Formats: sequence, structure tokens, C-alpha cells
Amino acid sequence: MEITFKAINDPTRREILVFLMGGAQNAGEIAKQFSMSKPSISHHLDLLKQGNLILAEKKGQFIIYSLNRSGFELVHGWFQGFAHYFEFPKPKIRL
Amino acid sequence: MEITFKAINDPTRREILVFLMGGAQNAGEIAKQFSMSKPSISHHLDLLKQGNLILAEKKGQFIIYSLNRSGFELVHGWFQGFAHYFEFPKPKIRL
DNA sequence: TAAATATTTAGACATTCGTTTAAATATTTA
DNA sequence: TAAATATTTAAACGAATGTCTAAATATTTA
Repeated sequence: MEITFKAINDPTRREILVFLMGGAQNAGEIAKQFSMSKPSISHHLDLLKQGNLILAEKKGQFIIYSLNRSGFELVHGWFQGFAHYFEFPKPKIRL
Repeated sequence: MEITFKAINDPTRREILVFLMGGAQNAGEIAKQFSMSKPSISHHLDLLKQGNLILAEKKGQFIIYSLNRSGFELVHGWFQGFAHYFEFPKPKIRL
């Protein structure tokens, strides 16, 4: 819980998550998106992984990162209480 | 955006938000819930206010804090993209 | 096997964060 | 008006965070 919220707290890490919505990518491709050193991005990826927000799969010399449902479910669950409190609009039909 | 996520990042501040789901409370009552000095809680309340997650209304010598829809809507909006990506379950009927 | 490529780990450093105590401000009550 | 109550502001300080460069590890290619 704590580590997941911490992972989401940083703007660079949130951008990485949004970027990964476009599909899984290796660390190098992710790093290219940012004007920041590769070790820094590597560190951010590590924190996102710790927060169960991404998955890492080694493919040869590359490491492919993808979004991990489990971390998002955790945050979603915490948030649901407030969504209900405020009665956020819900779709009329199940999609 | 940034300040709102930062506000949610701290565990004490998240507890304050959950506590306020039970209804608006003054600073003293909120502080009683925690084994922490009043100035610390005051600081946390300030950050939550900055993140538009709570509202402060002065009533005599008290200050009444309550949840603020706007900050939650912001986070909800950011989160929606991922909820859709993962197709989180939705209610079958509009409540 | 040696060189090149992909990524992480380690160490250092400045900045930000959460906490505390002490003092300040505002309001109510005696 | 003086004292009591509610809350914040200020200053200080250790701990955590994000970034960098340099070095290490793992894999592929020549």
C-alpha cells in the first residue's frame, strides 16, 4: 500500500505508467522518452515494480516492462470509498 | 495535480481523509485521532487543503475541515485511463 | 573469446519531507 | 480586560528522495 502510493507520487513515474498504456516496452525505449539518465529511469522502474504497478520480463538482453493490474487494483480499492462518498458518475450500462 | 498526489502520498494524510469520510471535524478532533503533535497535524491539513482534498471553514475559534470533491475528481480522472485499460468491473445498473 | 549492447548497482550529494518545541494569532469566556 | 482555548506559524533537524557519474553484470554478435 505505502510503497504503491509512493511509486505513484513521482511525476516521472506517472509519465512512465501513462507511456506503458501504449504497450509494453524495454527499459531503453522508456528511457528515451525522458531527458534523464538511464540509471535514474532504472531506479524509477524499480520503484514502480516494488509498488506492483509494472511487471518486468527478461527477453534476452532486454527487459520488457508492462503495466501490472495488481497495483492499480489496490489504489482503485482505496479510492472506491471516496468515489462512493462523492457518488462519482457511473455508466448507465455495463460495457 | 502534482500537489494533490503529494498530499495523498503520506499515510497520516490518507488516514485523515478516511476519518473525514465520517463527517466534517475541527482540527482538534482530527488531531486527537493521532499520536502526533498538533502542529504536525496542522501541517498535514495544510497540504491536504493545498491539494484540494479538503476544505477549511472557520467557525468561531474552531476551523472545520471537510472533504473536497475537486481534488478527488482530479485523481479519479487520472486514474480512469488505467481503469479502462484494465477494464475494472463496473456496476450493472446505475445506482 | 573479445567487443558491443542493455540494464542495473553503488556511492555521493543537494533537495524535500515529516516531525518537534516554542512562539504567535484569533476567539471566547470569566 | 485578562485568562483560557483553538489553531497556526516559525525554526531546527534527521530521514527520505531524486538525480548524477562510474562501475558491475548479463547477453549477443563479430
